[in-house]
Amino acid sequence: MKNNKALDNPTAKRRHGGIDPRLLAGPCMACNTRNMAICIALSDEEVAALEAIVTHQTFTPGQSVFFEGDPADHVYNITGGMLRLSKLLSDGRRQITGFLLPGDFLGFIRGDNYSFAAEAVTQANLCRFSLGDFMDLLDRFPKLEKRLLERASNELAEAQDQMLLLGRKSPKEKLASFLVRMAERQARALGPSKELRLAMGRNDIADYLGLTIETVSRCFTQLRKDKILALPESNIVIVKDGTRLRALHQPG
Amino acid sequence: MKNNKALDNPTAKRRHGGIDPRLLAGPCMACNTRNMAICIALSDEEVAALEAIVTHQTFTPGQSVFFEGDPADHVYNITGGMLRLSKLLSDGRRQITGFLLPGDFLGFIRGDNYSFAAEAVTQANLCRFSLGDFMDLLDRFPKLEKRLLERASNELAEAQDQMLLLGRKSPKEKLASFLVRMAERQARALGPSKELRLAMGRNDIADYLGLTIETVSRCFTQLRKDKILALPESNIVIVKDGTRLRALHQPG
DNA sequence: CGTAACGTTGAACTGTCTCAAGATCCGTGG
DNA sequence: CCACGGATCTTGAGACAGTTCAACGTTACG
Repeated sequence: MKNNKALDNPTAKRRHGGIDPRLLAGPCMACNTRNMAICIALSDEEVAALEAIVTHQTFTPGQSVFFEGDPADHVYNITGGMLRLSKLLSDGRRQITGFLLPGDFLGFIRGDNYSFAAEAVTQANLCRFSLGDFMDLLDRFPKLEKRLLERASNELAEAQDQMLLLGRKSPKEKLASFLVRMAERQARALGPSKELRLAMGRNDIADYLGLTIETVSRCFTQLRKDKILALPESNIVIVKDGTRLRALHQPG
Repeated sequence: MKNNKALDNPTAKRRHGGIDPRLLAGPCMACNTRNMAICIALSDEEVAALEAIVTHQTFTPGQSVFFEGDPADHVYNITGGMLRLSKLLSDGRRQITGFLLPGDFLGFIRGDNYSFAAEAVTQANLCRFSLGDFMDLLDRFPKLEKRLLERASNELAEAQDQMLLLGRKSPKEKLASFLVRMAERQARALGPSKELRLAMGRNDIADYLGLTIETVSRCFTQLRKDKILALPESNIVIVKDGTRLRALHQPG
């Protein structure tokens, strides 16, 4: 907060190169997710403005970023680890609506309160922005807003895929879809690999796919017996027959 | 199309009040959804710019606006009637991801093709914009982009609600949620009423809730026998016990 | 009227959940 | 080093909710 003073009213100055050199060396500049996150829309100078209002946070597995119903006063970028978003019914039934990975944005907000909870699945690193600061940024950098709209459109399409999955797919198809999509995301981040590491447990998978943990387990076993997968450990999936896995994912 | 010629390159002119008077009397100016649609972000002058690039279309019940996989080259505003958005699996299983009403926006797009189909449920009126024109408009009117981001955030929250419904609610709860939400939307548009008119058939409701048509029918009967609803006609629902209906809906 | 689309109801079936037990893995402490 | 407890995962048996299949009722319309 203190060392941001140089940027309190610096728009013109920044435009012409007068950036505090400390900021050009800041963590955002060298961020490993800069090319995936919403920041891809920003120039070095603009990232410096981002840097001026950001707070970096770390969460341990299971820790909550915020609860469903909390006042929605911050938005986040994930720079490391995995988060889960979830909604609860009063009797404890839970639906996980998504898993967030490095580069993902957290903070499409309706109204004054978060309508879902966010928790760390693994150790996780987040950049936090106060909503007010972030809104100001949006006004200053239209590119950022465009990028955000793109992101939101993407998430909407994914949400629709997930509705199709939840409403109309069999448990086996659900698990296959889940694995294919997680493999794609992992490939995008780390390059292609036959080995998929699942950071989340069976319980999270079940609550993401609208199943019980027993059914998830049985489907894993079935896919293993069908020789579509190998499971050297319960969290490590080796895709042995990608064709048949993808056939289950999109029947036809 | 023809009478838009006066606006082919009119930015400066429009900014300073030199608007073709024919446009100030155009259908967008007097549009009954102007205060609900994304247009709420726009001044009279800006609506005139909208008017310059819009095409008005009418669809009959069952008619397709576009198919899943079609090139995504247009966006739409709904000004009358009801649309359904849906996704198909190759064996015919269908998931309806939403119903659109007057004031709703259709066109959050990922990639070059629509990832879902859009069809008219009732007779429907749409304003159509070519994607290119609309993008230009976004650049010119940042307020419009903000409004769109708001909309997208809203839709994301609704999509998450629907995931909770599809993944974790019982058929009875699903139907109750559906009725409560439809009643709220109808109330927002037409004012509060105990009588809810469902424009869509049982099949559409089933495909929206991830159920079979028989189960939907049985749940209606059950809610009627529980004296929570009355059903003078199959498409007209009278909510007799809103408290118990909302208890089944369970917001959280 | 006759037919087709839509909705309701019934009976049987089946897949998924529930409940229960056993297996595996982990960190902790004896 | 092994023993222990807790958490996680797998497996099995039975129950039950929701689907499937089939029949019937209703409404709209040529």
